[in-house]
Amino acid sequence: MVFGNSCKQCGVRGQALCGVLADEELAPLAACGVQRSLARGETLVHAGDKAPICANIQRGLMKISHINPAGQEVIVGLLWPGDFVGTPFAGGQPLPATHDIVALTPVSLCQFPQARVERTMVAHPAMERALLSRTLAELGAVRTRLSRLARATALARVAGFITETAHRSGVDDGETVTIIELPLSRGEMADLLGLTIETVSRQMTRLKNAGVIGLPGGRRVEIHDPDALAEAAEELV
Amino acid sequence: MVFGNSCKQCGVRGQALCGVLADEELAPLAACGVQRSLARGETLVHAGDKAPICANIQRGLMKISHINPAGQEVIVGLLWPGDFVGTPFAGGQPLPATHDIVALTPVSLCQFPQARVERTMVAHPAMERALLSRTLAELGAVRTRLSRLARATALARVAGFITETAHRSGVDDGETVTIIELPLSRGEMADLLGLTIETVSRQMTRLKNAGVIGLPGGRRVEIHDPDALAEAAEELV
DNA sequence: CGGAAAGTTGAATGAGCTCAAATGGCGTGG
DNA sequence: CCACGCCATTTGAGCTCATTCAACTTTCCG
Repeated sequence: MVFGNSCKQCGVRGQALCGVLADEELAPLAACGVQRSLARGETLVHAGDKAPICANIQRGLMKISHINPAGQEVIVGLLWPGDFVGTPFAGGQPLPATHDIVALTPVSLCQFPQARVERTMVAHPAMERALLSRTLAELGAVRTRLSRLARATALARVAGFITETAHRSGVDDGETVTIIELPLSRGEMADLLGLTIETVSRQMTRLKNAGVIGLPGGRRVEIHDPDALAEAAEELV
Repeated sequence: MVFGNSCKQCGVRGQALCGVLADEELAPLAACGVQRSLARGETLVHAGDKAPICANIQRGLMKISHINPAGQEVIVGLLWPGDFVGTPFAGGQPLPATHDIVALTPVSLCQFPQARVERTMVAHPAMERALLSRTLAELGAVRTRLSRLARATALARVAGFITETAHRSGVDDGETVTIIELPLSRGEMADLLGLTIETVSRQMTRLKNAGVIGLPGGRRVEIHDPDALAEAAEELV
């Protein structure tokens, strides 16, 4: 039932893995789903953890990150509501997790024992297929981010991030002035884009001075000129 | 039979998707497998292609790349013998390919109609599970490369590439002096590592002058000091 | 050999980083 | 309601590392 509810929520975004199954097929899995809440900054998965975790994110935003020997953090991906966490069938054996998964905002999710998820997937190929499909899509997306990180200028990275966030926020392009709320601090943006806080800030100011965006305060961004923003983002992508 | 043969070859490396199935189960798929050879530089998949291609690589090396509007090429991944090309079940509909896939060396592979691969996977969950497992592993690997590209210095990128290539070549660490043959030109290394040809060359020279590696000519590299090489690679990974 | 492609080396430029200080927003406590 | 302190963000100045542009050397093949 917890699972069923979460599914209906996730289903709205058309992303929940469980959305491919009828409610009654989910009963065995739903029975062992645990509803959890995470505070901002709380860690769901530590890199190196042996115990595999599987979960569906319902509300909030999480980061997949890695801390290098020099102590610098790199965010290699974000997880949004509807996204699935975990690696069932990864390598046959339960491999230790390669990355930390941490809540950037208050998060609610529905967590399952990995073994039970695997059993459900064996019984319901449609669910496994949905996970494969999504994983392949994610792979393509990460490769695209890789190519941006390899070559793009600081301005293009920042402009690209704002564009993608606006897209994620499900905003109409037809609006005269779009206002979005960035889900990340400057520091988190820097970790995601492979820049420093100062450089991120400078590029934001640059876009503001050029009249492309407005910064009314907090983490809000007004998009005045979407075309110019997209153009800045594609400079060297 | 073509497929059967290729499987035995790939199976040696323990990577072929078909390796998880008994030979007789493969008969229907094998019947429509086509053996192909690609010359160096030949393209298997163009970005934007609607017709999905599925194939197993038997010999040679391929690159997954993207050319940005400025004409710069970025290599987002390499494909080695035993690797699988293609995105069955991706997004439900046949999505256009997001990247080019091009032969870096002479390549031989075994190609299948995507629809047939999908049908085989529906019939044989073990094969689909193997693809999922491998895709999840690849996702982790790409994320690791992402974090290196985000922060690592030019020296660390080059040293890391040499280390990984030595690993891929299946070389014993116990040897006194290991000699490997880099599969990529300086230009290709630059595209892979997000650097310029000149910078790659300078870092190679630097490692040589430090006594860490030797450059006996061609694309050969002698690894004199694996520990120092690994240390250079992890500086800011 | 000889020509073309690949690789190396040098000098100057510049984008982004580091270090440092100023500004602004916001909750707490008087 | 205001003063204070904390934290995030912005702005400034100098520096570093990788790039750019250019010349030179080596390797590869016909």
